[in-house]
Amino acid sequence: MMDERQAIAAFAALGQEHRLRIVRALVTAGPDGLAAGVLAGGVGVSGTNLSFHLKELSRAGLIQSRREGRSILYSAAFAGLSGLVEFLMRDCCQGRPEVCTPAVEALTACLCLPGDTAHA
Amino acid sequence: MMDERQAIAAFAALGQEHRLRIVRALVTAGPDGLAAGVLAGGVGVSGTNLSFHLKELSRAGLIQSRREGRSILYSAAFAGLSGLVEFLMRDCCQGRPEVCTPAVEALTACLCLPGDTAHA
DNA sequence: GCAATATCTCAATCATTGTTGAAATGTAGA
DNA sequence: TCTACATTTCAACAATGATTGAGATATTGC
Repeated sequence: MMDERQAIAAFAALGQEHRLRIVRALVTAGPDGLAAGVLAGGVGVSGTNLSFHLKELSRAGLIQSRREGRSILYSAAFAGLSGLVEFLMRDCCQGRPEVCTPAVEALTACLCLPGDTAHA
Repeated sequence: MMDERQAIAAFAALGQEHRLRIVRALVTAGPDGLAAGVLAGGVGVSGTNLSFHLKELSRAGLIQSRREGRSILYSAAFAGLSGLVEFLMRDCCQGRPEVCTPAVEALTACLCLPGDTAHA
Protein backbone atom coordinates (compact mmCIF):
# COMPACT_ATOMS: atom_id res chain seq x y z
CA MET A 1 0.00 0.00 0.00
CA MET A 2 1.32 3.37 -0.99
CA ASP A 3 2.51 5.76 1.73
CA GLU A 4 2.53 9.54 1.78
CA ARG A 5 6.17 9.93 0.83
CA GLN A 6 5.77 7.82 -2.29
CA ALA A 7 2.58 9.60 -3.24
CA ILE A 8 4.20 13.03 -2.97
CA ALA A 9 7.11 11.91 -5.12
CA ALA A 10 4.74 10.45 -7.70
CA PHE A 11 2.46 13.48 -7.91
CA ALA A 12 5.41 15.84 -8.09
CA ALA A 13 6.86 13.71 -10.86
CA LEU A 14 3.62 13.96 -12.82
CA GLY A 15 3.35 17.72 -12.28
CA GLN A 16 5.89 18.54 -14.96
CA GLU A 17 5.05 18.93 -18.63
CA HIS A 18 7.72 16.64 -20.04
CA ARG A 19 7.31 13.93 -17.44
CA LEU A 20 3.55 13.87 -17.76
CA ARG A 21 3.94 13.46 -21.52
CA ILE A 22 6.42 10.67 -20.99
CA VAL A 23 4.07 8.80 -18.68
CA ARG A 24 1.10 9.27 -20.97
CA ALA A 25 3.12 8.06 -23.94
CA LEU A 26 4.11 4.98 -21.95
CA VAL A 27 0.56 4.38 -20.70
CA THR A 28 -0.64 4.47 -24.28
CA ALA A 29 2.24 2.30 -25.49
CA GLY A 30 1.30 -0.45 -23.04
CA PRO A 31 3.48 -3.07 -21.35
CA ASP A 32 5.96 -3.36 -24.23
CA GLY A 33 7.11 0.19 -23.61
CA LEU A 34 9.24 2.50 -25.72
CA ALA A 35 12.97 3.03 -26.18
CA ALA A 36 14.49 6.15 -24.61
CA GLY A 37 15.40 7.54 -28.01
CA VAL A 38 11.86 7.15 -29.32
CA LEU A 39 10.53 8.91 -26.22
CA ALA A 40 12.98 11.79 -26.62
CA GLY A 41 11.68 12.39 -30.14
CA GLY A 42 8.03 12.07 -29.19
CA VAL A 43 8.18 14.29 -26.12
CA GLY A 44 10.62 16.79 -27.53
CA VAL A 45 13.47 16.89 -25.03
CA SER A 46 17.21 16.34 -25.34
CA GLY A 47 18.67 12.98 -24.42
CA THR A 48 20.31 14.38 -21.32
CA ASN A 49 17.14 15.97 -20.13
CA LEU A 50 15.07 12.89 -20.90
CA SER A 51 17.43 10.80 -18.84
CA PHE A 52 16.97 13.13 -15.90
CA HIS A 53 13.20 12.88 -16.13
CA LEU A 54 13.19 9.11 -16.60
CA LYS A 55 15.29 8.71 -13.47
CA GLU A 56 12.84 10.90 -11.59
CA LEU A 57 9.87 8.86 -12.79
CA SER A 58 11.64 5.65 -11.91
CA ARG A 59 12.43 6.89 -8.40
CA ALA A 60 8.75 7.74 -8.05
CA GLY A 61 7.77 4.19 -8.97
CA LEU A 62 5.80 5.26 -12.03
CA ILE A 63 7.91 3.58 -14.70
CA GLN A 64 10.28 0.67 -15.07
CA SER A 65 12.99 -0.18 -17.57
CA ARG A 66 14.70 -3.13 -19.16
CA ARG A 67 17.56 -3.33 -21.56
CA GLU A 68 16.96 -4.82 -24.98
CA GLY A 69 19.93 -4.86 -27.31
CA ARG A 70 21.51 -1.43 -27.19
CA SER A 71 18.25 0.26 -26.35
CA ILE A 72 16.65 0.63 -22.95
CA LEU A 73 12.89 0.16 -23.04
CA TYR A 74 10.76 2.08 -20.57
CA SER A 75 7.21 1.14 -19.67
CA ALA A 76 4.50 2.42 -17.37
CA ALA A 77 4.23 0.88 -13.89
CA PHE A 78 0.49 0.40 -13.89
CA ALA A 79 0.44 -0.82 -10.29
CA GLY A 80 2.20 2.37 -9.21
CA LEU A 81 -0.27 4.53 -11.09
CA SER A 82 -3.28 2.82 -9.61
CA GLY A 83 -1.77 2.88 -6.13
CA LEU A 84 -1.51 6.62 -6.49
CA VAL A 85 -5.17 6.98 -7.33
CA GLU A 86 -6.08 4.70 -4.47
CA PHE A 87 -4.04 6.84 -2.06
CA LEU A 88 -5.70 10.02 -3.23
CA MET A 89 -9.23 8.70 -2.96
CA ARG A 90 -8.80 6.60 0.18
CA ASP A 91 -11.60 7.27 2.67
CA CYS A 92 -13.27 9.41 0.05
CA CYS A 93 -16.85 8.72 0.90
CA GLN A 94 -16.96 7.38 4.44
CA GLY A 95 -20.24 5.61 3.85
CA ARG A 96 -21.65 8.29 1.57
CA PRO A 97 -21.23 6.79 -1.93
CA GLU A 98 -22.82 9.81 -3.58
CA VAL A 99 -19.68 11.78 -2.79
CA CYS A 100 -17.43 9.85 -5.11
CA THR A 101 -19.95 9.03 -7.80
CA PRO A 102 -18.54 11.63 -10.22
CA ALA A 103 -15.10 10.07 -9.79
CA VAL A 104 -16.46 6.62 -10.41
CA GLU A 105 -18.30 7.70 -13.53
CA ALA A 106 -15.20 9.29 -15.01
CA LEU A 107 -13.24 6.14 -14.35
CA THR A 108 -15.73 3.65 -15.68
CA ALA A 109 -15.89 5.68 -18.88
CA CYS A 110 -12.11 5.44 -19.20
CA LEU A 111 -11.01 2.10 -17.83
CA CYS A 112 -11.81 -1.29 -19.24
CA LEU A 113 -13.59 -2.68 -16.24
CA PRO A 114 -13.30 -6.46 -16.23
CA GLY A 115 -16.62 -8.26 -16.58
CA ASP A 116 -18.05 -5.07 -18.00
CA THR A 117 -16.29 -4.76 -21.34
CA ALA A 118 -19.23 -5.83 -23.51
CA HIS A 119 -20.52 -2.33 -24.18
CA ALA A 120 -17.99 0.38 -25.16
CA MET B 1 -12.70 17.19 -20.31
CA MET B 2 -9.42 18.02 -18.67
CA ASP B 3 -6.54 19.29 -20.81
CA GLU B 4 -2.83 18.91 -20.31
CA ARG B 5 -2.27 22.32 -18.78
CA GLN B 6 -4.87 21.73 -16.09
CA ALA B 7 -3.54 18.25 -15.39
CA ILE B 8 0.01 19.51 -14.92
CA ALA B 9 -1.16 22.20 -12.52
CA ALA B 10 -3.20 19.68 -10.57
CA PHE B 11 -0.46 17.07 -10.29
CA ALA B 12 2.09 19.70 -9.34
CA ALA B 13 -0.30 20.95 -6.69
CA LEU B 14 -0.64 17.47 -5.24
CA GLY B 15 3.10 16.87 -5.30
CA GLN B 16 3.73 18.87 -2.15
CA GLU B 17 3.50 17.50 1.36
CA HIS B 18 1.26 20.16 2.83
CA ARG B 19 -1.04 20.45 -0.16
CA LEU B 20 -1.48 16.69 -0.43
CA ARG B 21 -2.42 16.59 3.25
CA ILE B 22 -4.87 19.42 2.74
CA VAL B 23 -6.56 17.64 -0.15
CA ARG B 24 -6.71 14.34 1.69
CA ALA B 25 -8.18 16.03 4.73
CA LEU B 26 -10.82 17.64 2.53
CA VAL B 27 -11.53 14.39 0.66
CA THR B 28 -12.09 12.68 3.99
CA ALA B 29 -14.16 15.55 5.31
CA GLY B 30 -16.57 15.30 2.40
CA PRO B 31 -18.71 17.96 0.74
CA ASP B 32 -19.20 20.02 3.90
CA GLY B 33 -15.51 20.85 3.96
CA LEU B 34 -13.38 22.40 6.69
CA ALA B 35 -12.58 25.95 7.82
CA ALA B 36 -9.14 27.30 6.94
CA GLY B 37 -8.20 27.56 10.59
CA VAL B 38 -9.08 23.94 11.26
CA LEU B 39 -7.03 22.87 8.26
CA ALA B 40 -4.03 24.87 9.43
CA GLY B 41 -4.08 23.04 12.74
CA GLY B 42 -4.60 19.61 11.19
CA VAL B 43 -1.94 19.96 8.52
CA GLY B 44 0.54 21.86 10.65
CA VAL B 45 1.25 25.02 8.70
CA SER B 46 1.01 28.71 9.51
CA GLY B 47 -2.04 30.65 8.39
CA THR B 48 -0.04 32.57 5.83
CA ASN B 49 1.42 29.44 4.36
CA LEU B 50 -1.92 27.65 4.35
CA SER B 51 -3.46 30.53 2.46
CA PHE B 52 -0.73 30.24 -0.18
CA HIS B 53 -1.37 26.51 -0.62
CA LEU B 54 -5.15 26.88 -0.69
CA LYS B 55 -4.86 29.44 -3.46
CA GLU B 56 -2.64 27.06 -5.39
CA LEU B 57 -5.09 24.18 -4.98
CA SER B 58 -7.96 26.41 -5.98
CA ARG B 59 -6.14 27.55 -9.12
CA ALA B 60 -5.58 23.89 -9.96
CA GLY B 61 -9.30 23.18 -9.68
CA LEU B 62 -8.89 20.69 -6.85
CA ILE B 63 -10.77 22.57 -4.14
CA GLN B 64 -13.47 25.18 -3.79
CA SER B 65 -14.44 27.58 -1.03
CA ARG B 66 -17.42 29.37 0.42
CA ARG B 67 -17.71 31.86 3.22
CA GLU B 68 -19.73 30.95 6.29
CA GLY B 69 -19.80 33.51 9.06
CA ARG B 70 -16.28 34.69 9.66
CA SER B 71 -14.79 31.40 8.48
CA ILE B 72 -14.09 30.30 4.94
CA LEU B 73 -14.94 26.66 4.35
CA TYR B 74 -12.86 24.70 1.84
CA SER B 75 -13.98 21.45 0.27
CA ALA B 76 -12.61 18.95 -2.25
CA ALA B 77 -13.62 19.36 -5.90
CA PHE B 78 -14.42 15.72 -6.56
CA ALA B 79 -15.07 16.32 -10.25
CA GLY B 80 -11.62 17.87 -10.61
CA LEU B 81 -9.99 14.92 -8.85
CA SER B 82 -11.70 12.35 -11.01
CA GLY B 83 -10.97 14.31 -14.17
CA LEU B 84 -7.32 14.11 -13.25
CA VAL B 85 -7.42 10.34 -12.95
CA GLU B 86 -9.29 10.10 -16.19
CA PHE B 87 -6.63 12.20 -17.94
CA LEU B 88 -3.82 10.06 -16.60
CA MET B 89 -5.40 6.76 -17.60
CA ARG B 90 -6.92 7.85 -20.91
CA ASP B 91 -6.11 5.38 -23.70
CA CYS B 92 -4.53 3.13 -21.11
CA CYS B 93 -5.27 -0.21 -22.63
CA GLN B 94 -6.12 0.29 -26.29
CA GLY B 95 -8.18 -2.87 -26.46
CA ARG B 96 -6.01 -4.84 -24.08
CA PRO B 97 -8.00 -4.80 -20.83
CA GLU B 98 -5.42 -6.89 -19.00
CA VAL B 99 -3.12 -3.88 -19.04
CA CYS B 100 -5.16 -1.79 -16.67
CA THR B 101 -6.58 -4.57 -14.54
CA PRO B 102 -4.28 -3.77 -11.59
CA ALA B 103 -5.48 -0.18 -11.71
CA VAL B 104 -9.08 -1.26 -11.78
CA GLU B 105 -8.63 -3.62 -8.87
CA ALA B 106 -7.04 -0.94 -6.72
CA LEU B 107 -9.87 1.41 -7.52
CA THR B 108 -12.72 -1.02 -6.94
CA ALA B 109 -11.20 -1.79 -3.56
CA CYS B 110 -11.26 1.90 -2.71
CA LEU B 111 -14.21 3.50 -4.38
CA CYS B 112 -17.84 2.76 -3.71
CA LEU B 113 -18.73 1.56 -7.17
CA PRO B 114 -22.47 1.91 -7.72
CA GLY B 115 -24.25 -1.29 -8.72
CA ASP B 116 -21.06 -3.28 -8.34
CA THR B 117 -20.33 -3.27 -4.64
CA ALA B 118 -21.49 -6.81 -3.89
CA HIS B 119 -18.21 -8.63 -4.54
CA ALA B 120 -15.22 -7.37 -2.51
C1' DG C 1 40.10 -4.14 -30.51
C1' DC C 2 37.72 -0.39 -33.07
C1' DA C 3 34.04 2.50 -34.57
C1' DA C 4 29.18 3.53 -34.22
C1' DT C 5 24.98 3.80 -31.61
C1' DA C 6 22.28 4.50 -27.38
C1' DT C 7 22.04 6.19 -22.99
C1' DC C 8 23.78 8.04 -18.65
C1' DT C 9 26.55 10.97 -15.20
C1' DC C 10 28.45 15.23 -13.73
C1' DA C 11 28.88 20.15 -12.72
C1' DA C 12 27.16 24.69 -13.62
C1' DT C 13 23.52 27.85 -14.45
C1' DC C 14 18.96 29.61 -14.43
C1' DA C 15 14.07 29.61 -13.11
C1' DT C 16 10.51 28.29 -10.01
C1' DT C 17 8.56 27.35 -5.62
C1' DG C 18 7.99 27.28 -0.43
C1' DT C 19 8.39 29.79 3.80
C1' DT C 20 8.26 33.67 6.95
C1' DG C 21 6.72 37.99 9.34
C1' DA C 22 4.32 42.26 9.07
C1' DA C 23 0.51 44.62 7.62
C1' DA C 24 -4.19 44.75 5.34
C1' DT C 25 -8.94 43.04 4.55
C1' DG C 26 -13.31 41.38 5.81
C1' DT C 27 -16.77 39.66 9.47
C1' DA C 28 -19.20 39.44 13.88
C1' DG C 29 -20.77 41.01 18.28
C1' DA C 30 -20.92 44.59 22.23
C1' DT D 1 -17.85 52.38 16.04
C1' DC D 2 -14.58 49.71 18.65
C1' DT D 3 -12.40 45.29 19.51
C1' DA D 4 -11.52 40.55 18.54
C1' DC D 5 -11.25 36.96 15.24
C1' DA D 6 -10.31 34.69 10.66
C1' DT D 7 -8.01 34.87 6.55
C1' DT D 8 -5.39 37.08 2.90
C1' DT D 9 -1.79 40.00 0.56
C1' DC D 10 2.84 41.61 0.04
C1' DA D 11 7.92 41.59 -0.17
C1' DA D 12 12.03 39.18 0.89
C1' DC D 13 14.81 35.18 1.44
C1' DA D 14 16.05 30.23 1.20
C1' DA D 15 15.54 25.94 -1.03
C1' DT D 16 14.51 23.10 -4.81
C1' DG D 17 14.05 21.80 -9.60
C1' DA D 18 14.92 22.04 -14.81
C1' DT D 19 18.06 22.56 -18.47
C1' DT D 20 22.42 22.48 -20.92
C1' DG D 21 26.89 20.73 -22.81
C1' DA D 22 30.82 17.85 -22.25
C1' DG D 23 32.44 13.61 -21.16
C1' DA D 24 31.72 8.64 -19.51
C1' DT D 25 29.59 3.93 -19.83
C1' DA D 26 27.49 0.06 -22.14
C1' DT D 27 26.25 -2.67 -26.39
C1' DT D 28 26.67 -4.26 -31.09
C1' DG D 29 28.81 -5.60 -35.51
C1' DC D 30 33.02 -5.47 -38.20
